Amino acid sequence: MATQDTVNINCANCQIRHRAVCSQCDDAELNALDKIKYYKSFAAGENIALMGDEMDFLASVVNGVATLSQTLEDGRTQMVGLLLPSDFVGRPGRKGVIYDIQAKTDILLCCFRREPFEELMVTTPHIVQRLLQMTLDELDAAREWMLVLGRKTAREKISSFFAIMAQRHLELGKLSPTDAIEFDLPLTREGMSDFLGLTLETVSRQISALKKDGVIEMVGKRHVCVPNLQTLLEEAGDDSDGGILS
Amino acid sequence: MATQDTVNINCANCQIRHRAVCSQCDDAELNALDKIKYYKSFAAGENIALMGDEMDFLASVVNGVATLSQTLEDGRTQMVGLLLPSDFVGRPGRKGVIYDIQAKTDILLCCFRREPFEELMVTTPHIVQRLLQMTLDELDAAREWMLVLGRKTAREKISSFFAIMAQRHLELGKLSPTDAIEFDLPLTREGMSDFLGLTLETVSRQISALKKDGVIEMVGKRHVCVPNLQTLLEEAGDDSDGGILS
DNA sequence: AGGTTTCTTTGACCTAGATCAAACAAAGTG
DNA sequence: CACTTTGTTTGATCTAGGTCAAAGAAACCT
Repeated sequence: MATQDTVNINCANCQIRHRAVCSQCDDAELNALDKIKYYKSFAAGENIALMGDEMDFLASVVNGVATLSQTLEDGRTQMVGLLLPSDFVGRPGRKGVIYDIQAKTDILLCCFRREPFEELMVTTPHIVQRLLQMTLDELDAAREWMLVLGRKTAREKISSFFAIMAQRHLELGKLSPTDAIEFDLPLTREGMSDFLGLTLETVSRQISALKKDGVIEMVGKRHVCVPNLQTLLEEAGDDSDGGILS
Repeated sequence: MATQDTVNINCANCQIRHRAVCSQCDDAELNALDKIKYYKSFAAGENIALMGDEMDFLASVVNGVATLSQTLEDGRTQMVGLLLPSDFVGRPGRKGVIYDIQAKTDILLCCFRREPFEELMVTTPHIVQRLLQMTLDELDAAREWMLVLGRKTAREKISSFFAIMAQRHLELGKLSPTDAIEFDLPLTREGMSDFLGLTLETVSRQISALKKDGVIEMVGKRHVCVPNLQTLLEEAGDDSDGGILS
């Protein structure tokens, strides 16, 4: 159940204003968007949409975490996207949803009614241009993930996931890359296993191993501390550049 | 070495005119594109660009096949894109290449000089709009592939690859879906293994197994005949819808 | 506070696919 | 036409990660 159907936020004090699909819009364009938008929140665990549904809105994640995933007939599932604040949800030009979209934490979406949004895309180049950039970034991230899924070992997969989380955190915060980095995992062990193409047991074992080897420290089950990012990146196998951040 | 640096083709008789980045352009826009384009061909096996290179053009594949791939320090490589006719090559807004791009067959590119193309993107909404559609399609294809890499068995992976090839072929040709489908593999066993996150030995063994089970027939090493697409799709595990075609 | 449910860890064992190795086939070359 | 080179197949063995099982550990009830 959506816990709140409207929330009092406006673009001026919006935290994702400079990263989301609206980030290149001028005041007039923002105003046009404002007319067709509404806020909607979902509780952790709730499905935002399921494969086969029709979605009559497109949205930006304001805060919280959601996932895109696909499932085979026999229940094997693979996560194919991790939606973090500022990410875009839904595909313009196609109502039909082809992934399951699930809130993993409580989440707030800034929703645009589909029809007027798609009209704005024709008249407002800044929106299409920004959406293209974001989609190209997501494509790069998906391709980076294909390398992880296709060629990395279980230990490298876990390390890669932690590295992405750590680097996302670096971007937002104002830490220097030499500090220890701390963050909360947005996914359960099973969630991580769906992301990484592993079983939850393997995820658990590899986390224990990284802990034993001092690559990470855990506080409780969800809070991770990375004393040395470089070490983690080496474990992830993408030493040199640290991979791609969308 | 590029075998030909110019080729006599024009947009009117171009085979990819209706699918490529230019497909939504009117005559004036096509004319503007025409002024900044040139054709360039590469021989099978030749690198179009390597990771770290700067690419001063963007392009459409006119005919032939190329691949995008990433390699880890120790040589493990994962293919992350298969570029077929009408597909777009290169990323607007970023000169630096982050994948290895290699011609797998002789290939002809319709190249646009980067700077004027990027200017056209600002002034010509039809180009950005089409590019956004194409990028969204590629993203869907990449996500479909993540499911293959993360969760499918070797036999399902090979079947999935053959299914994509078969369906690509269906799209272009004018066959009915009940006919037997024949096509040539654009990749060696090693190329397929890079695509599928397998070893070439496993690829070879699974092809032999599918042959033995009558799912496919082979003529020589490269020519495949699929007597029954439905059977192949069932082997691929995406029975119901047949997966996503970009 | 006891009892359910959900998540996590760890152990014992097994199997799909990797690795190592060798033979074969086809194509290009001098 | 012998001779590389490049790609393919098949066999024998090994191992990373899956599967099955059971016991902790939190959180959430009532």
